[in-house]
Amino acid sequence: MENNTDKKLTESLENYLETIAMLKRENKIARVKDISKELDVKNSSVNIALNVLADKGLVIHEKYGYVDLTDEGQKIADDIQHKEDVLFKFFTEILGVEKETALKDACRMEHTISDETLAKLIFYIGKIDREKFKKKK
Amino acid sequence: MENNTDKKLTESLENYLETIAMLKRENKIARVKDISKELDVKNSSVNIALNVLADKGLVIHEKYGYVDLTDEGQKIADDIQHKEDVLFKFFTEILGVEKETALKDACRMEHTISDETLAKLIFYIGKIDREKFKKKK
DNA sequence: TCAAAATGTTAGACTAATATAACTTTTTAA
DNA sequence: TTAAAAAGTTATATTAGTCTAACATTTTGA
Repeated sequence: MENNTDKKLTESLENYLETIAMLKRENKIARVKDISKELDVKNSSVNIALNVLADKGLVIHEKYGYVDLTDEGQKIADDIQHKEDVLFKFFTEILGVEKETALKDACRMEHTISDETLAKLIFYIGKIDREKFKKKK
Repeated sequence: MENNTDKKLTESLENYLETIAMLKRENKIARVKDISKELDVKNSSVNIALNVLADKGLVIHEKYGYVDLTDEGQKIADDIQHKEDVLFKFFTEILGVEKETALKDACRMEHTISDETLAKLIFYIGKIDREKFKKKK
């Protein structure tokens, strides 16, 4: 096993990684039932996804045990979370979108925004922040 | 037939509607092979999608004939195209993203952006445009 | 401490979106 | 004007992601 070298992930698989990272952050550990509760899917679906992710070398999952991320899986999860954070900040602080809507939108768009657009968005937010700071003084 | 009242569309089905609208705009008519060429799928895939869309009352497709949109299908296509245009304008004119990247990103995000965020984005672009216009004078 | 409850896993089925291959219909051009 | 080419359709298969139901393992508490 552990031989699928293709690291291209679907939106669904990215969501599993992101959720596992979040659970580890909040609870120290991630369990199948917590993942299924968080993503509103059944345990069986989680199991199948974990097998796929383990095969890609992104999670570690011993039978009946906790779920963990490999360094590579953690890196991908952090990357997606970062995209979500940037989008959320832009939507709420610059556009003035309601938090709930902003989060929903960020959670969808984090899977499709390109590195280039993300970088430009980060730069833009920084510029606006600096302008606001100047005005305050 | 024509009985599936569920109008919730997948990203794939939205892309078919959008492509049909574009072909009609550019060539007056839309044919199966033009759709398949544009979306880089096979004719058989187009046929299946057209059956689903026809069943939802969004396209008209007589066997071996041209493909057309119903008023409702056209409305949805216009709506998606509008989202794409807004996102593209924001990415290129405000963030300074390369056109090719901006188009790719807009074509993915047009399926997920909420009405609220879209409205706020349109308002924001308008505000920036007005500021630019003032400066020029 | 051990039976019940909770949790996790596996097998089998379904849906959506695609493909290939075989077939049908329409169009074209010699 | 008809045979070949192009376009369109249908049948069947595959992949990804989900589900339910049956089964296995682990945890809990009387």
